[in-house]
Amino acid sequence: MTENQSKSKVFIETVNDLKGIIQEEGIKPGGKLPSERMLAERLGVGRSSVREALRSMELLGLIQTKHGGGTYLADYRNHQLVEVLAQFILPDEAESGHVFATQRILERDAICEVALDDALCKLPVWESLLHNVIEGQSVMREDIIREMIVATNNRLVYKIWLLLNQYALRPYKGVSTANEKVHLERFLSNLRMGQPTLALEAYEEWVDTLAKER
Amino acid sequence: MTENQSKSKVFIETVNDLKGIIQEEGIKPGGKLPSERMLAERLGVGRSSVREALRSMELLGLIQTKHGGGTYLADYRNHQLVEVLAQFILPDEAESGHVFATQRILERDAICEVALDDALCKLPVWESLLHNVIEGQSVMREDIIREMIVATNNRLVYKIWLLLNQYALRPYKGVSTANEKVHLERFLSNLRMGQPTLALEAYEEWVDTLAKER
DNA sequence: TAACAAAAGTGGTCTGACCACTTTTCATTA
DNA sequence: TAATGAAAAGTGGTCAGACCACTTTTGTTA
Repeated sequence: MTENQSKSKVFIETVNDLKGIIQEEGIKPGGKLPSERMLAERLGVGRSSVREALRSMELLGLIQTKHGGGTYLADYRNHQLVEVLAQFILPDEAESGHVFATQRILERDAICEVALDDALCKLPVWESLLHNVIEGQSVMREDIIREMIVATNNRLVYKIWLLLNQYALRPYKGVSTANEKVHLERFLSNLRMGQPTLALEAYEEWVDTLAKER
Repeated sequence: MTENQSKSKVFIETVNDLKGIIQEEGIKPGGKLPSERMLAERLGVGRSSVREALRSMELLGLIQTKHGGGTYLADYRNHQLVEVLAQFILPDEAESGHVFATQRILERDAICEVALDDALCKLPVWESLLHNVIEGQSVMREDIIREMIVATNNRLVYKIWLLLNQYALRPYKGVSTANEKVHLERFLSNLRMGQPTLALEAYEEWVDTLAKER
């Protein structure tokens, strides 16, 4: 009652303590953490509780472990949170069509962002892709979309998109067919010229075509 | 050798096994998982390994635990993630910016979908919300956005949005201030009238205002 | 000095033991 | 019969100790 976190479980406390230790000792990504036995003694808890905390952090990708070698702080930018959650959330949605729809939401936004940004829509990537398409070289649909999302420089969106791609029943794979060439050309041209509306139109038609082909 | 993931740690395997069990048995949020001792026997591993897996999932907010009462599949709304992430990950400015940006992508799309659909933009919810705003009743920002996303009927987007909402440094909480009233009124009116462009404009201004207020 | 084997350190896993708490069971009682 | 309440069973929370497998350090030997 009177205590704020009296009910808080040891392993949760330990996660917080570990954060403190990491900060106090100025452990940087790649740096080594004290051993499990050391931490247990230092924090006055059992080794198993320390392990539960460490394993939680490991699943999140916050730390890395070398069997027999020690525990190391990972680059927090590489956290696996999104991936882990996706594993639990996405399977339920795989057959609902929502995955596909959600992917398109992200893609449409990326198109707008790129087309609306002078710097982004002038990137040499689009020209090079367009060139490949015209030359008849195989261009992966997936790559084009990826380039756009990467260009918007939002790692989180990129991660989500990758995961959705993985769970989508009709993933963006394979080589563009002759039929797609027209749409692709139109799309890339308009993208390069900074025409979001036109690029979006071409994109919609392109995607609709794909949907029908299956 | 012959096994694919022989090196994979038991607790990681167990997380996957649990995922499988949850799906196979069709355990829904709020449903009860087998006990730790049961799981240990069933999966042929030690209870400590089961616990390491369960604790990891608990930290992620995928399950909830009642001391003496059992383990339950959680509603994705409740996790400690906010805390954990805030401490380890979110200090990165870019990261939190991405969370915010991603949320807005989903929200903008929901606005468009609602405003472009005759049936959706005529839902009585908007009228009722608008009424509340005008009357000066407290209207949660979060609720308005949620109603829109729910209206689009994409469970996955809704789930992702909920999760992002948790990570956001500045979640959509609290009551709308007087200052917001103007934007909200404009936004809801245009939404109801099926004016996506105008509704989006109002939304952008509304959100920008929020961003500045912090 | 280089190479190598022993020792120490460390994570990985299991078992068993208590404790605290909740749910179920079932005999007692109104 | 129905309500009550205490015992029993079930369950999560935590700890200690034991091995194992692997890595790092140490120290001796060639």
